[in-house]
Amino acid sequence: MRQDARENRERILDAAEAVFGAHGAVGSTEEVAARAGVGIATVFRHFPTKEGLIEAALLRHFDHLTERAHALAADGDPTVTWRSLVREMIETGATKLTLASALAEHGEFPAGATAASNRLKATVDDVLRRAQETGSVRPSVTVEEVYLLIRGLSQASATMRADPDTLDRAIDVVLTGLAG
Amino acid sequence: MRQDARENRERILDAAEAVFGAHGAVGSTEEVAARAGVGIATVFRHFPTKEGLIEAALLRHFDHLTERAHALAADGDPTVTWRSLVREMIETGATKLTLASALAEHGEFPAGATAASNRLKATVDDVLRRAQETGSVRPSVTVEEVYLLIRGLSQASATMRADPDTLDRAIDVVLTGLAG
Amino acid sequence: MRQDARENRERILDAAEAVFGAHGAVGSTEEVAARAGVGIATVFRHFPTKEGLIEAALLRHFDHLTERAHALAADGDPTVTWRSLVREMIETGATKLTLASALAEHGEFPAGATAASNRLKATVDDVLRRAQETGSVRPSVTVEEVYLLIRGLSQASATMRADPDTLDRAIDVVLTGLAG
Amino acid sequence: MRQDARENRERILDAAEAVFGAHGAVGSTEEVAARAGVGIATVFRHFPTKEGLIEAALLRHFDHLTERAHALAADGDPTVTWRSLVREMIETGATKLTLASALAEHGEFPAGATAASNRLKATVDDVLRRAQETGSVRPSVTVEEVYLLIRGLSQASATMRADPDTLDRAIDVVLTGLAG
DNA sequence: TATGAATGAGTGTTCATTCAT
DNA sequence: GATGAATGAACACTCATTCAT
Repeated sequence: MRQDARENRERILDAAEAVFGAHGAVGSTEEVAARAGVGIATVFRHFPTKEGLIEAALLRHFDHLTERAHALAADGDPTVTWRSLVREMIETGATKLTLASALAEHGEFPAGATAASNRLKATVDDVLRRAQETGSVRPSVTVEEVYLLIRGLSQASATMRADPDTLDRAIDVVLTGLAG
Repeated sequence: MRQDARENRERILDAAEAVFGAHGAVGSTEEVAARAGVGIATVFRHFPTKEGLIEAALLRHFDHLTERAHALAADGDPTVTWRSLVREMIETGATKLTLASALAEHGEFPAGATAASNRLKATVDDVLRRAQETGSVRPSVTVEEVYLLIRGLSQASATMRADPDTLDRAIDVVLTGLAG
Repeated sequence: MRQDARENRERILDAAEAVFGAHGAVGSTEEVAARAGVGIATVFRHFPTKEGLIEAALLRHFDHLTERAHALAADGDPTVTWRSLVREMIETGATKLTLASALAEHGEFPAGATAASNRLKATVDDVLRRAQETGSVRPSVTVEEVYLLIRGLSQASATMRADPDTLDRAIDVVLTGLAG
Repeated sequence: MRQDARENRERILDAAEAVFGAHGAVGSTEEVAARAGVGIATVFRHFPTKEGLIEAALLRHFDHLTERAHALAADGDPTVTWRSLVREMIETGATKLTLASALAEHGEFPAGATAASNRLKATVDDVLRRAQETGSVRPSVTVEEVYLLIRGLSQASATMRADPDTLDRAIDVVLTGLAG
């Protein structure tokens, strides 16, 4: 039954990402349970707290992004890597970044998620530096404003349900602005 | 008594902007009532629904912004006007844009707010066009991505509590990107 | 509507005394609401916490007992007063003393109830002393063991559903033992 | 394997006595399982119901007391036996009597425990009678009020955390009162 | 007309009990 | 035979909304 439990855990995390990503922390744990196809008590056995559940979903998402960043970085041309990473963070991060703010509001940011978040930021910083060395990003740019821009577009495109073309054009504006 | 009622209405809207702007739709109607210094039933007499209350606050905010845009436009140099308007929308819109997403989640965007939003968008479009005529903004840019960028930075800077310097640099990136 | 609220408050306290007195702290707040004939939210408007509700019920009960003790004391013969008070505390305190232990388990005893409890103990001490001066109670007796005995009989007669005769005989044993 | 099962059974009963004796019926079955060092399903295999578990623990406790009473009775002087038995029942029964009330609340007292309880009561009655024949207890006293007094002091001293001196004085009051 | 009180539906969380390994 | 996982019913508590004054 270890196997089943693990599968359930993943299904619950998937559901949590969907539910909380869409409605923010307002989403109900029962909806998560329903979407995962398990009873509500099962959710609480795996994650004794709603906050813990959100945190776990976040952490997993950050780790996925970090892996993805490494994979992209191994790929060659720093400029291409940079553009792909920014694009990908904006596109896939859309719903999930809501989670981070949901947690942040709830007091202090929990340790586990903070660590994962830092790992991600370090990786992004790395890719950014290499792009700066190639000259495809202005030297004065720091990760901080990149994060602000990424997060902003990510969240805004989610809540405004921007059509893909508009989002593409906005991303281009950002990349152009960063370049020069 | 009309006078009193009107004053109450304004006080309630102020309170709603503060409460919902800060905590999103999670803020409670009773907190609004308390902050406005009226009983809760008074709030519901003026705005029979929480959603209606948020909508009204939003609408008023959009109208304020529209007025402000006109004032700026009357001011002379289109480039300066443009930069001022973008900056101002990002800075003052921060907290209040939460309201819009609060509404958006609740189903369709209500008619009243949509109208006010469109009036604002038309004005922004106007200022944008004049900036494009002066050459300080790329001709291919449309209001849509400008909106996405404004809203994104606005919301992100609020939820990430970005320090002013970072926000400034991010705004510069956007303006540079829009310029070409 | 002040009037109605006050009536509800009393009805809720009556219900709480009955419910928690019978089942201990395990009794549910919803049962209290049902027995009081109000919605559950009304109970929580009056007493924002289950613990607060229990505390309030206790406090009221202690105050009633204190008043009653004063009334008895005003009545003349110290021996009669003493016997009546002990009997009455055992008989009426039966269910409610469960409340005190319910609260005590839940951490620290809340201030309000403690104060009321002390007022009561002081009054009992007073009546006891006068009985000792008349010689109807051994001089070496202190309030402490009297309390232990009262509480014990009170609680035991409730949980064992002792028949009145048995309780009477037990009370007589205690009074005889105290006398000498 | 019978041997293992029996050992488990005893360990579970020990745990149940500790858990329910301390916190009343509020103690959770999982806590019992944890303290016994077995899985929760094992507890339910042995005792299909929480009520059944409490009952079994109670029954074993009563049987222990009965044995003890017989041992004391064999000891000689009826007066000494009497005082020792009362004292012992009050002192050791303290926490475990909570179990009885836990059961009593749940409806009717179950047959098994009732039988064991009656066996005990018969033994106590026996010791009492011999003490009455020696004249150290008033003839009019019955087991019923003795039980009420024992149980009362037992429970009260547990919940009030009476210090030993106070309890001793209270026991003396009872014994004096019984003597007449 | 403005108010505070009342309400019921919903939320997070726990626990006795059952199922699959 | 023993285990850990799953479950649903229950509970304390909140909040948008309605009612009586």
